[in-house]
Amino acid sequence: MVAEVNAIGLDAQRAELEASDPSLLVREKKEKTHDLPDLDGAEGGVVMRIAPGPSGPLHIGHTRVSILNDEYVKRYGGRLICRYEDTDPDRVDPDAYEMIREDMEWLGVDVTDEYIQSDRFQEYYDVTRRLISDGNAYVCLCDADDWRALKEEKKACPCRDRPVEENLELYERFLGGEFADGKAVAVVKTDVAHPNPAVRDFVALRLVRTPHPRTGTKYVAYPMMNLSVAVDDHLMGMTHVIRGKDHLNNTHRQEYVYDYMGWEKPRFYHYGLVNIPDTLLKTSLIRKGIADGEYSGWDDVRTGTVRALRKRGFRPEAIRRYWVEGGMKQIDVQFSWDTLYSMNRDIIDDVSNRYFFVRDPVRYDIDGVDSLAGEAPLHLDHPERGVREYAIGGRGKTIFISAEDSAVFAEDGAIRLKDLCNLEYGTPAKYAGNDLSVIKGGMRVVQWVSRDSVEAEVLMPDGTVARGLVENAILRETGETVQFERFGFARIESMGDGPVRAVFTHR
RNA sequence: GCUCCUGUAGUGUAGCGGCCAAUCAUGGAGCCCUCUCGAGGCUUCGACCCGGGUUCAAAUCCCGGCAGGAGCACCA
Repeated sequence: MVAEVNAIGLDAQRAELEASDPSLLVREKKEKTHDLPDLDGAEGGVVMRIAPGPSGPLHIGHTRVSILNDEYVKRYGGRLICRYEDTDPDRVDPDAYEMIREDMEWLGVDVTDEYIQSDRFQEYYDVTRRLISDGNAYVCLCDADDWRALKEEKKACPCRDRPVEENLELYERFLGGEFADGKAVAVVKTDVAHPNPAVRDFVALRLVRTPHPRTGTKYVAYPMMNLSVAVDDHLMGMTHVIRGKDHLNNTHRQEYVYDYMGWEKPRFYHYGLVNIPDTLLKTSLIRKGIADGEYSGWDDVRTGTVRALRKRGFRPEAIRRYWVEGGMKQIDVQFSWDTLYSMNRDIIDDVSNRYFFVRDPVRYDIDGVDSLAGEAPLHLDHPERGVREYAIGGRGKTIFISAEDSAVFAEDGAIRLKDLCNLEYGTPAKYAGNDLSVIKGGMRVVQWVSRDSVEAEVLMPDGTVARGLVENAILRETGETVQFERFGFARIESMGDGPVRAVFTHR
């Protein structure tokens, strides 16, 4: 049958089809929405989680897993757990819990339940005891380097084959603090000869005497993430786990715990790594920069923290759209600031009123006219929002344009002040009418301010400050972001005392 | 070295055996409109890693290369 149809040729096939069912020839409209793929077995609700280590506030990289999980919980219904993984007392910042909470809230991530692992050590101890008594874990007293070297050669260390009774006894002494840090660990057995060296026996509990910011010196035995994550994901009833593919091997290790305990496994998804160019993300470096006085704080615009983005005038919806459209593929990806800028511009362009900001102002007095008047809409697409009105007259007709435009003015011999008038170059400059047709001729049209302007400072993403003047109409502005025409979008930080302070968003 | 994962335009994605001379976004180029270097409109540039195989038909399935990434911590 198929062969017969093929034999008659494409044109004949088309004609034939046209006669029988023309609708088949109409190409279906492609769905252009870039929704996330469906999750298996999610009908009826999901339980998912975000598991940050509280070492500092969230950065742009963390927003992906947060938003992905949040999106799915919103789609299927269920619970979104935020679990603070503070099981390394050397890397816990007591302020981070609250900062992360704030960051999530700003991102619009709706956390329904919150857990802190340092409250849950007893759970990890109980599971480990059970693993040991079932012969699936052991207490190891070997030197860490030796133990690792043996694993490399697919060999078991002497502790691995110790009788269960002895292991249980050692375990109680281990929890009781009888051993020094680094002298003993609890280990989960997998398969010492496993072809993948990353999956062979892994440490479940270690000893740490560094006081924990939340629990002080109450505990000396600290769980490693492969134990605590498996235990918590099970106890918290996780149905789906989404995380970076750097955890692929951790998933394999954790599956041993599930199997030993007879637990049902959640469905695991691993997305590829994100490379975020030209952005400072390392918490330790930012922390150091703050301590050294190099950075103004966790929201310093030179960093990639969520609070820095917020300060710059990004909208959380833009960040969300970025990750949703990016999907969940396992391929590693490059983060594109250009794309995020574009998505953010989509949102703020409409709500941002326009003003003239003149960087590095150069003064010009105007001759040849008694007074000048003009007006410009706050937003070209929204005339209902009103206008900025200009009236220049009286003693001196003075305006300021940016140093950059001033150079062009001198070069070209003429310039147009947008929404006001044309000028011929000179000191003073000479009024040259208000004929708009000069624009067609290619005359540069620039923003300007009068003597009634106020000082302004725009903090740029590289940490420098653009200083200049902004028209005083901005003092009545109530929106969060504005667009300085021909300069870019900015978020208003403060107005009133002193200069208007703004933070550059993007072009 | 071992193990795992992944390979569609510059970037990110859609497609998952015939509708693909491959989608959308972003980006580049150009034009129109607008008194912004913003927005909008239009045009245009640009990709299925390579080689075999299966099949009437492969971006889509299989095998082999190659390339990139991750892990092999008493961090998460």
